[in-house]
Amino acid sequence: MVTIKDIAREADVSPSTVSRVLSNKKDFFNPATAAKVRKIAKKLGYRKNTLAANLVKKKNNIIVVVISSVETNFSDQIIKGIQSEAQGIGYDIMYMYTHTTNEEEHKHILETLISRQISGILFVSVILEKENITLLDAAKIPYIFVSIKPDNEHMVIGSDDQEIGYLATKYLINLGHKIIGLAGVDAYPYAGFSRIKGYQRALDEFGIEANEKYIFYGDYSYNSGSQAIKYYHENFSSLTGIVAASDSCATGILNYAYDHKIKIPEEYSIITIDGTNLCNITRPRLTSVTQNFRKMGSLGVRKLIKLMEGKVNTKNKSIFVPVKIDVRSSTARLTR
Amino acid sequence: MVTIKDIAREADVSPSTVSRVLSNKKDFFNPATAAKVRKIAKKLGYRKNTLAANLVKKKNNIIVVVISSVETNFSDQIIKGIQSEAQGIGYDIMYMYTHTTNEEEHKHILETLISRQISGILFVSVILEKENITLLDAAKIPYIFVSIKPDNEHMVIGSDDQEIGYLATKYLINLGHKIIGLAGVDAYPYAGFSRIKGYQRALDEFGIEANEKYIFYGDYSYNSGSQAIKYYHENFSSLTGIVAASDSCATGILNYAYDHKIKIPEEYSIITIDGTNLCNITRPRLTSVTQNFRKMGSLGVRKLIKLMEGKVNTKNKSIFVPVKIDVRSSTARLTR
DNA sequence: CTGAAAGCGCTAACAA
DNA sequence: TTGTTAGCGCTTTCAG
Repeated sequence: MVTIKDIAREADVSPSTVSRVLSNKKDFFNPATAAKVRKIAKKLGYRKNTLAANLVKKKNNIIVVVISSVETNFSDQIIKGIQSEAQGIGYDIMYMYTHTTNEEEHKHILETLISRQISGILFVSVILEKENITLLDAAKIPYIFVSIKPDNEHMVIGSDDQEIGYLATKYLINLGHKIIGLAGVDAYPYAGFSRIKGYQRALDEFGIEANEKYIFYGDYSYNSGSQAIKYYHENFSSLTGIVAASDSCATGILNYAYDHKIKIPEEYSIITIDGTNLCNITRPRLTSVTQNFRKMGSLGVRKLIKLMEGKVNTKNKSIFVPVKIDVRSSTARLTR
Repeated sequence: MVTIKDIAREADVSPSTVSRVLSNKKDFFNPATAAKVRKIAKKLGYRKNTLAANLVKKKNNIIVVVISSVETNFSDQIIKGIQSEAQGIGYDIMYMYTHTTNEEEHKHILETLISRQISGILFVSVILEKENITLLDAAKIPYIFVSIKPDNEHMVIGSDDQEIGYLATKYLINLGHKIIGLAGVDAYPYAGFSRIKGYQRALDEFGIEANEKYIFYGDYSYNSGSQAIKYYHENFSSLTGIVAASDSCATGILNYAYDHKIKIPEEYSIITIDGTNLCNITRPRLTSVTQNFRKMGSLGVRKLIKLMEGKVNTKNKSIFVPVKIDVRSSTARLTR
């Protein structure tokens, strides 16, 4: 393995000079020497040992994105956002997969990141446990949460979930729907809970009485969706609108409907939350409250870098990326 | 930052002893000292600086998976396979995203991996250019291709594409179809080309004349699918079977059919290649030649580790993971 | 602009 | 079982 010393010997300069040239410390070397050094480096097939450099600099120019399993069909968009921001920022971006919640696994990951002097961490759809947060804070590695947050102390770059629930519900109300289900959300803080609040706020605003029985709890999954519409269909003939907790959930609804010859949007108007590509692939296409996942990713990287440079403090308030409604074909004005 | 020296001082032993204890070199320390050292390490909140350790060991216990953009809806399964194999192998697994082909970007990634002394690399759906292979070989980092390979010299852990084309086509033939389209494949080596060969071999075997006009070239995408069925529908009334190049492609076919009131499987039998979850989500559900992506991932890790341990040579033949046919509802016996 | 010297934090012979 | 010594490959004062 070729080292800086080998080059120094061959170029008849000191290792320090080689180091300066190779790490491009401008104004600290003479162009002629530089040229010579670079030529020899190339000739010898020199590869810098970044490990050694990092050891002395006490930092590793890597940002690690810790991301929860690929289940969620929006993580690809967040990744795209991150990647789009990755050019020329002076850091390499690497990813590690984990489960959304799994204290031991998270701990292991954090320990390897800490011991490798990672520069910064982006948690995407990962809920970090209290102990692990303590661990991370002690190590003084800057980090940011994207999409979901572990508690109310930390900021997150995500969507305003209450707003999402509110907008979705209001959209259906404005189409004339009065009995509206909310399908597949969970009751835990923070996403599910907030969406429920938004849903209730919208009903309230239009003088419609919210009724707990129209909320079908679940886990945002395809199956939650199928089960929800089954529940609605078998129990409430007057229910005509459904807010689906996620695109997968909405797809479950759509397919149950298809399989049971229930017409969408004639019998039920469905509005989904997320607005991933799935919405264009289903038939009918799904009307959605669309989150800007790409933006979350790019913003996450930008904020993290600011944090690493000490230009911003963690205690900052959460950043909400605007959502929008994309009208497609799964919703219709109520005619009955 | 607490170092091994601090612990040594406090424990009144030498740094080497601390090192031995902390890196668990059994039989090289006495349990009593070990206990003392560990206690102090804990008390001081010691975190090992892996960078320093790696510098002297000249290796970084990280396997990096270089994976092409998240577009492909099967990469999540490969990742799951990789992750399932990741426990207790003594390496951490990190991922980097890149485009399938992009020489400059690949070069940059390789350089950072080499300079960081990464232990091994898994390329998933990435085509490495000749120059970059040279670069990598010079650095002597073991690597393996999963899903696709860059040339014929290198092994790949993937599916037998010719077999896939053959099985898919034969399945339709056995249902009575005679005029069969192949939709959305590309003509490049190696996947597309091999699938075409398999397709032709099946036709041949049953005495059906292969005709180039029934192959609709594309890029495995949703759009390729829509365009393909449009092409078939407008030009060949006798064509009744379609082999779709991918699940996305098949979904494009299905949706075009739906939008144009073409009945599947009554008017066309569709068999798709991949067999991802998408096949269960579409209506009708897609019959598929299913690849075992999960297995590719786990096998990839296993093989790579063997390679890193010098137990196997790269020049090994490709490993084909068996495929199977999953019959769902997009295919039917030809009755006309 | 360049060199000498020191050291980042750890491990690995070698001796004891 | 433990300590001593040297050094991984690089960067960085400090002098010159």
